[in-house]
Amino acid sequence: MQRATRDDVARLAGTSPAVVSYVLNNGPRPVAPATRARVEQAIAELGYRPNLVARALRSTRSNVLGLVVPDSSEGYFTQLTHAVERAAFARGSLVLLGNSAFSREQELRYAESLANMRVDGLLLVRAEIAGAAATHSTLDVPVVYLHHRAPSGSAAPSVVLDNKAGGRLTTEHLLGHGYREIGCLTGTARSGPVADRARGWTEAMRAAKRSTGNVVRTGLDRHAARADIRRWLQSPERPRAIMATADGLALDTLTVAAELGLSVPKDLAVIGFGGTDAAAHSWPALSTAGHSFDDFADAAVSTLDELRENTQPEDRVLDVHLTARASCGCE
Amino acid sequence: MQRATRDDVARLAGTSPAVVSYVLNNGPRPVAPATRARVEQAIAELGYRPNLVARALRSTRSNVLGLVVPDSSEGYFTQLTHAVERAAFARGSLVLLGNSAFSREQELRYAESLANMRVDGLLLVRAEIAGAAATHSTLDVPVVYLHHRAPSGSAAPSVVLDNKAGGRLTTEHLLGHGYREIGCLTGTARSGPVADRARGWTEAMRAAKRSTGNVVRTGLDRHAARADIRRWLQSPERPRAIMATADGLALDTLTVAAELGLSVPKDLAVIGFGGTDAAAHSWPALSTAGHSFDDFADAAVSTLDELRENTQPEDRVLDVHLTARASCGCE
DNA sequence: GTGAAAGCGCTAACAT
DNA sequence: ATGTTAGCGCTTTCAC
Repeated sequence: MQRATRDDVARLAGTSPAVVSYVLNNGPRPVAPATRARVEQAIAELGYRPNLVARALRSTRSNVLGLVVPDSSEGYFTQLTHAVERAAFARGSLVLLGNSAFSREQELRYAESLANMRVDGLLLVRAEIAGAAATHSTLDVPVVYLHHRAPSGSAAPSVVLDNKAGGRLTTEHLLGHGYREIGCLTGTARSGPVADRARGWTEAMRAAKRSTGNVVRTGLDRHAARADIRRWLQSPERPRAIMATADGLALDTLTVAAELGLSVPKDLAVIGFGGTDAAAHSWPALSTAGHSFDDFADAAVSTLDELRENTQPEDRVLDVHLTARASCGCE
Repeated sequence: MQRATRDDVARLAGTSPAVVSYVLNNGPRPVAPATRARVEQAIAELGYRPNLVARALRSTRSNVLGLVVPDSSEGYFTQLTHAVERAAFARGSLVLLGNSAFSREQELRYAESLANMRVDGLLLVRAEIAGAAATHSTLDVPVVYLHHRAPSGSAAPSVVLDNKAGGRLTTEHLLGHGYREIGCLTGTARSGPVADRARGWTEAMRAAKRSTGNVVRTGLDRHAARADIRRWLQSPERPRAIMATADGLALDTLTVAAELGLSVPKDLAVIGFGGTDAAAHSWPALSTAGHSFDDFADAAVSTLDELRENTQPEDRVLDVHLTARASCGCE
């Protein structure tokens, strides 16, 4: 049996298709109560459900948002994805998900597919990799950058954390514990959120007249990252405390420390960045700086809304809070 | 400036709109090389990109799949979601994601929205909760159940792990290490994948003439789960080894053990289930049973394809492999 | 308050 | 090999 269409409903209700629309959308024209009742009756009887594809074609709203992240299975992106999906659904939209796999090319491929799908907007979490930052200006779709600022040359708004201030915050917290040798564990990208956090560390260390020489940079491969951390922790350069620019790095540090028989925070204090759930569930529990993911996602979706309404939205910079747990020496 | 449509392309190429379609879709009619070149030239010149919404309305294929999981930020579902998205994209489809938040009602709400969006198919990971299992038969969309078998009364195919065999496998592995008192840490649901794994434990224990009395059941709240585990590990009933029916539970056990100063595997051996990445990165590394997520996702997407082609597909039961690491006493 | 009709951008059957 | 045309199911303007 075929799915009922709006015409079927109209026929059964003894009215015109237009009226069915008016009832469904509560407008733009009024409908007499009696007619409305008949239409609703017919809808129920037929189990009618509007075809959203047709609606999207006719109107110019699909109630679908596109979200592209580098890797939706990485802790931080996982939670961001989850929060965005929830925030979108709460406002009546569904989310089309894309994984760019940290590749600009793949990022663009997804952005194009999503744009062709006529999503209402694109939420883009750029990969932190080197290489030309393709602006997606030709896409003809509202774009909001998340987590990472918009590439230079793009007029698109962004919603990002106050990463540098956060980097200062976590570093100052370690300083406050009285640690003097504080190392920085960070990524290899020269710019982007992670680099900004490292910059915060540098600033805080400078302000405290401490050396800014003890930095370890590591890439995306988790296995290699652990090897780098292991080498560091076994070397004479092993710091008393580590400010990691992402929770994943901090968690790996915890694991390597356990493996080497180093006690955290007694032998080594560790603080992360991102505010992920995983930080709350490690042993010892990881102190971390971050911003509520739900808030972040709300800001993202509402910035997209503003953009659609042509009020050129401001870039949003979310302040970063510290959640102090055992790993830094608190508790 | 407005987006170019197919008619614009046709006009510029000096041909009819149909030919543009033929070029775009490589059929169903042949196009002369010269004409094709002109069309392609026009497409490039205008930066034309087909409107997939219109295409979806006209044909009856949207190239969009719906995926509903209980919580896309939980380790296992995170990886399944990631794998499904990749598998779908590899076959030219995008994925609309939904989080049912372990609620039947929400599950249904998503399934309906997705069906109204005319997705090509629905991949449903049912929540393991009590309550009437709403069949989605009225949805008029191909449905494949993942992870959890189809609810009774539904004719939809499913792709699931061989959970009971897997439960036997992990338990037998612990038995093979020589542990005699092996406890089972599992969820509260009476049926479903997790319950089946526990059943495998029971079978293996019976076969080995061991007591099947040492079982702890815990719910979805992670904090409460930890409290339950803590109580267990501090009680006289503390087993020598624990077979956990999900990696999350096993990981929590590792954390509680560390917290209590219990050494794994010396004081307590632990084995998980799910084959998640997190298991590879804990300390000690967690032994776990599972099946490749990529494989799982491929099976899911191809089962959906078969369903669309009306060849009523078989239920697929994926065999479960053991990845032995340090937590059970291997290495 | 309701109906008729145009058209969103596309596919594909039917013409030529 | 290419052009013409009828819809897919809907929203909304315009007439009544």
